[in-house]
Amino acid sequence: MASTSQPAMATAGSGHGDEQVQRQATWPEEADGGSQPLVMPEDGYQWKKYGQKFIKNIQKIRSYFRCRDRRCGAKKKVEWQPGDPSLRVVYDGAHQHGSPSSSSSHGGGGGQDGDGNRYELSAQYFGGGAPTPQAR
DNA sequence: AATATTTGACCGTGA
DNA sequence: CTCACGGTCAAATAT
Repeated sequence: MASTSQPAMATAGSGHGDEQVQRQATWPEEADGGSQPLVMPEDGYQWKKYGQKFIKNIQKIRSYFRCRDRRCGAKKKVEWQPGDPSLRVVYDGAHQHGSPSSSSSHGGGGGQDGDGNRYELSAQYFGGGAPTPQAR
């Protein structure tokens, strides 16, 4: 939590204009280095992170995402290893309002209702393909 | 003010 | 019955 709050900051307010660094990396780990702009596989849907846990079984961090829409029983799980850029995305459930407006921008797929993809996606596997010959 | 995001704790299941 | 792991919710915080 770099910018996470921080107890005791006003204490000395001694003004110092210097504020802490301000990193806005969407992904944890890898402070910056500005090397690898790690970006998560945006599927066109918007997700809200509702949890993160370190799975000991695989020694990996798993993040839990859920579709912003309540009518959507779609869930997404992303796991990566502490020190590896590769990401593993696991999709669960299917959206009920279709419209993956691929647009990276918001938009809400809601707009276009059209119900397009209605397939039984139950647990799809998304491999990062990076240097992680993890085969399970 | 609302929304998104974070961390911690709690719960449920399995062994 | 107890312990452990995985998963989800809740509260707090940041923007």
